[in-house]
Amino acid sequence: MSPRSMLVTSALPYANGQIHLGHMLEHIQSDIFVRYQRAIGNEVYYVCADDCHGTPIMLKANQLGISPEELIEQIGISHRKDFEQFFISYDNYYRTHSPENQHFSEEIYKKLKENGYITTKTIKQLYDPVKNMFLPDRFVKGTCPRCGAQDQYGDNCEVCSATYDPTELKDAYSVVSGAKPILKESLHYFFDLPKFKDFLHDYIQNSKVLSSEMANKLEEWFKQGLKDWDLSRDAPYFGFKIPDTEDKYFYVWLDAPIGYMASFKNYCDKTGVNFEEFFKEGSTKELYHFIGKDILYFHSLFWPATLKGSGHRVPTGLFVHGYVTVNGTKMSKSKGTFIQASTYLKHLKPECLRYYFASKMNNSAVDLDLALDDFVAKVNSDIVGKTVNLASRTAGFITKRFNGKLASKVYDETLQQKAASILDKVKDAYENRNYAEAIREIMTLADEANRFIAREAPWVLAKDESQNEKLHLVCTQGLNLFKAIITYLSPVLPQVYKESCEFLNSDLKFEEAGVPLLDHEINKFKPLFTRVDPKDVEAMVEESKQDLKAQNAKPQAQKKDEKKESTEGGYIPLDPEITIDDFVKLDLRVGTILEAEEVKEARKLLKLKVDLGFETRQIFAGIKSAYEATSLVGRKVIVVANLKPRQMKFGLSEGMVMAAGEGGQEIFLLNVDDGAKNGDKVH
RNA sequence: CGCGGGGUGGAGCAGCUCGGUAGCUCGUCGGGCUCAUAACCCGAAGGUCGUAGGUUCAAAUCCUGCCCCCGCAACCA
Repeated sequence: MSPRSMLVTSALPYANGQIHLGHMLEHIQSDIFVRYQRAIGNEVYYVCADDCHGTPIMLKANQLGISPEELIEQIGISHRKDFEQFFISYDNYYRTHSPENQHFSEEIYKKLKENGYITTKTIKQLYDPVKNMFLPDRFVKGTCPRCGAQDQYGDNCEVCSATYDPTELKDAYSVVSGAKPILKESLHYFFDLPKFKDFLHDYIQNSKVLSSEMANKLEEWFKQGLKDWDLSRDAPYFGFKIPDTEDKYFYVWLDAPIGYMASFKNYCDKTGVNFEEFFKEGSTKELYHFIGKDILYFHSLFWPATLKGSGHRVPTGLFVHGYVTVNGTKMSKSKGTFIQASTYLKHLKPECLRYYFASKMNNSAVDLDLALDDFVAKVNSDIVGKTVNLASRTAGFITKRFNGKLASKVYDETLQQKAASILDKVKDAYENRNYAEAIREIMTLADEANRFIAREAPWVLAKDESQNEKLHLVCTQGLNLFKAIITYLSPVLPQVYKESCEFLNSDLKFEEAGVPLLDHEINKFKPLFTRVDPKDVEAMVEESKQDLKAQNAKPQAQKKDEKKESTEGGYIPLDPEITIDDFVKLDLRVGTILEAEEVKEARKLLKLKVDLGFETRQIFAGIKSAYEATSLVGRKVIVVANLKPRQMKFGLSEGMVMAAGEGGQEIFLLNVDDGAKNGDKVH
């Protein structure tokens, strides 16, 4: 079979934050695939880029008082450094804010327009009259029209899970300025996705493109019907201007995947690789995108449709992975498990994470749990105990007794054949991105190798001069089994592999992993890998918690310098000013919680009975995540007593218990000092 | 009934497509070895495979109901 030729990408990290372990899962997954393909002699190009456009980046730069270009430059440097230190072997790491990307975005847009796939429509959208900008859904907050929960985002309510249009929000305010948004009309450009329905449906049913699991998920979207895709945004926006318009920009999700092309083009121009061969319609080159399940929609519908509609090839495969959880739950800043790549690297070696992820990774999109205790145990046992130790326990004899020279044959031919025979299984596993299976195969071999050493006991042979030859053969085999294992693991552990090549004085070839080195001189063994100390993991978690503290502290520090800015990071802007007349409308009373129980079917609610002195109220409070029901009984609280009773799914709620904080764990009930009686009015 | 994914010894996972002895790593207990980075080797304990039914000679595996956890819902766009 002649070598294959392929272009592989990892999803483009967004340039408004640091790389964390969730990103690393994907980049490690693709890097292992790429290194494997290179190792078996295929032609592979591996590119990535920072995704630089959009409102969040514009606002963040604004907040920091720098230009978006400066922001993405800074972030780009740190992203590259993180990936490089994890041995992610891009051929090119670029950015979407580039001339190449602008060129392709405009070209593709023009083709789509020529081919009749672009329509225009005037839409009404919320507009911030202070900042003079249109507001994306997530930059509008207000009161949920269905359940009355406050401070909900413009697209859905986190309390009652209703979805709605941001214009339906009550008491809406702009997250950017705090101002009340107004409705304003604007002309938008749409991509006619429904025209691609049949094409896309056939496309995603092809089992090479998507797993059946993901194809199923997509069927949902087909059932709901494909909708026109709004690909324009109004100024101010950080992005590329749409040709022949004054103040319209491409939505970041149009130019982001085109960034794959742009990064590759940038590489081709530097190296002379033929770009056209890869992207022309009907190209036989393979094109693979590694993505998270969150961006499946964009990559399986919009991206193939824009490629198709503009006369390009479509991707050969979309490899979808799940999320990283830590110790069984979502990464959490307060638990210290929202771990940035750079924080990890301060405490632990990159290959530990590469190995651990690989050992649990298969080709399905299920979430992958980083169980920290398991992480330590697995890395120490597999890499150090079983693999590196194999070399460590035999190399000494070869060096001391045989001048560093391996024998001319191995002791147990059958076992050596075993080492060679797993090649096909390992290759299949890597090819199908079932790295966990590859690791299992390889570790089975490592177990056998260690049993072999125990059985033949070179340390006993070493004491008997007449057994000298056998000692030579046994140790030669021990080292050759190590050679096989480390070569099979080379896509996962590139650095240990590289050092092993130096140690064994040979350029180890993947497909010859099981072929022994014979009559061959090796170098003196030095430790290739050291054990993980659980204390390092603890320190990493601790520092991740500190990162959080640092981040929380920052806005306050900044406040002194930039008092004028009303949108200080993280703080909800002040609501519009009110008069005393507005305030006295609130009737706040002191009450005591008589009973409290969890509402089982609700995610956030506790059902409370509160004594207000003159009467007892039933109140549903969204504080389940922060308080144990039983701990509340007897506690004094402040109640909004004249709030219109609300019929909820679980019963009538006759008031509101006041609390501070952002929600989730961060909810703090208001206290009243001793002496206040039930029913006392709060002034 | 919103849609998906999952529940297998103490922990993390495989096995399920195509029913036929429940497997791997770590941990625990006992023993061995001393070449090796407290490593490695041998042995043992520990599971009615979430639960209740059904199909079958036979169910972790196929079918149905129920319970629980997770994701979509961000610390993404």
